[in-house]
Amino acid sequence: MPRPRTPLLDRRRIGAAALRLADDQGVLTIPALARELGVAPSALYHHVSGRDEIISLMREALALEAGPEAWDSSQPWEQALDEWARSYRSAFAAHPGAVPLLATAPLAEPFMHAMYEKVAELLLTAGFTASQVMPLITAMESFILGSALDLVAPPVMVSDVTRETAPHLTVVLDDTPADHRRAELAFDVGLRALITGFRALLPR
Amino acid sequence: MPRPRTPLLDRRRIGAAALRLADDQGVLTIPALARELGVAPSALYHHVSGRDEIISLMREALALEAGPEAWDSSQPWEQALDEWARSYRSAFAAHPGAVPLLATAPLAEPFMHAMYEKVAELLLTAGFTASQVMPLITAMESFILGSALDLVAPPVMVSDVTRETAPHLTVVLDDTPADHRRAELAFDVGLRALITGFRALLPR
DNA sequence: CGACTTAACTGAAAGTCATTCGGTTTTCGG
DNA sequence: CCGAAAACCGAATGACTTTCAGTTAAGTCG
Repeated sequence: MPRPRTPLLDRRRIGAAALRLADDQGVLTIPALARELGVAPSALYHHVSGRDEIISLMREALALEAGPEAWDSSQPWEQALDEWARSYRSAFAAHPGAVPLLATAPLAEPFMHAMYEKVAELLLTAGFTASQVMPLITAMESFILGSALDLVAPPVMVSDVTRETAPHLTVVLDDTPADHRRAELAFDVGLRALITGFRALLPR
Repeated sequence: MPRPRTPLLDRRRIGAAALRLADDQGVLTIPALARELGVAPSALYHHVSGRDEIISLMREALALEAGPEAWDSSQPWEQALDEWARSYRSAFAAHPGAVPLLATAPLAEPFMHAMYEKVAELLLTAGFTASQVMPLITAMESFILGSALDLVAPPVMVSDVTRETAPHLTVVLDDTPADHRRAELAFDVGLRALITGFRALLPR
């Protein structure tokens, strides 16, 4: 087969297809991705260095979906931070099947820098000190990433056995929804707590 | 080769060896694990159903290191929760190389139930309602897991290029340690914020 | 406009891995 | 003491990642 008249592949298309694939298959294999793109597996290696780079491209595709335009930093910082966190998590929630792959993937510089810059400015003008800001951002990001993983975690079940040995857990789980609202509730309460706690760090 | 006089393998040894191996290799392969245990790869399948179950065993081994005895629930709930979170994260921090594998692994029932039961009791007696407790626990766990992942995440670097396009980020990063204290600081500030925010949920 | 270099893809092949299966010896229950 | 099950080995299977030597088209430069 010859070189095609018009290229079949580029990094953007590879990332998007891989994200789609991993999302509903739960796994990412090069043969499957190549099939999705109508191409031989080896063709991919002309555009990326290997599987790991493909996963980074997926993460970029995700970052674009929840790009810096997805939230408004001109509001009070509490609301802006809330909106940022929600848009960030929404991006993961839109591709639950891919979360395990994306959770540990490094993100290429320009993407995260655009986001970090916006949040850093927000927190600085809110009155936090320079040495406080990065820990705050990192803590938020850890919570968001952990919440994304929780999204696909198997729900905690109480079997009849544990019902006797773990009475408090049983009570608590009986008052907890088993569906997707479980993760939402936890995210809401955690996010609110974080922002409340952050506010307590400000002077006055 | 015959059946050995005394068994070479059991689930506990497999989990511990896998944890050791993944920790300093960063990856877990059956041949490498078998070599570590002085055994043929196929021998493992007489004790576990497959690779996924081995990863669950690793998580169990980890859970034992930070078992329910690692923290004292008889203190004021804020301090007890703080201690729980720190012991939980310490277990991950002790095996940084294995964190990416463990982050998405489900934990077998008895292990997490013992821990959850203790935390649930703590929060209930602290005055939280039954419907609040599980979201609180889940939020904490998400933050802890996210912080564990952050532990092995590549540090954010400012290249000279971004120094111009991201002025606020630059300022902020110049006041952030680059070594392991970066992750510690973020964990500290996030944990404190969460607990502060939780306290605000209690009546008076 | 023609030659030369580079780009995009194919197909085959190497190397690794997870998993299964049949065989061998040992232990253990009755 | 005998049969059944347990613990391990070795070989084989099939999938996956990655490399490499073609093949043809696109682009470039005289």
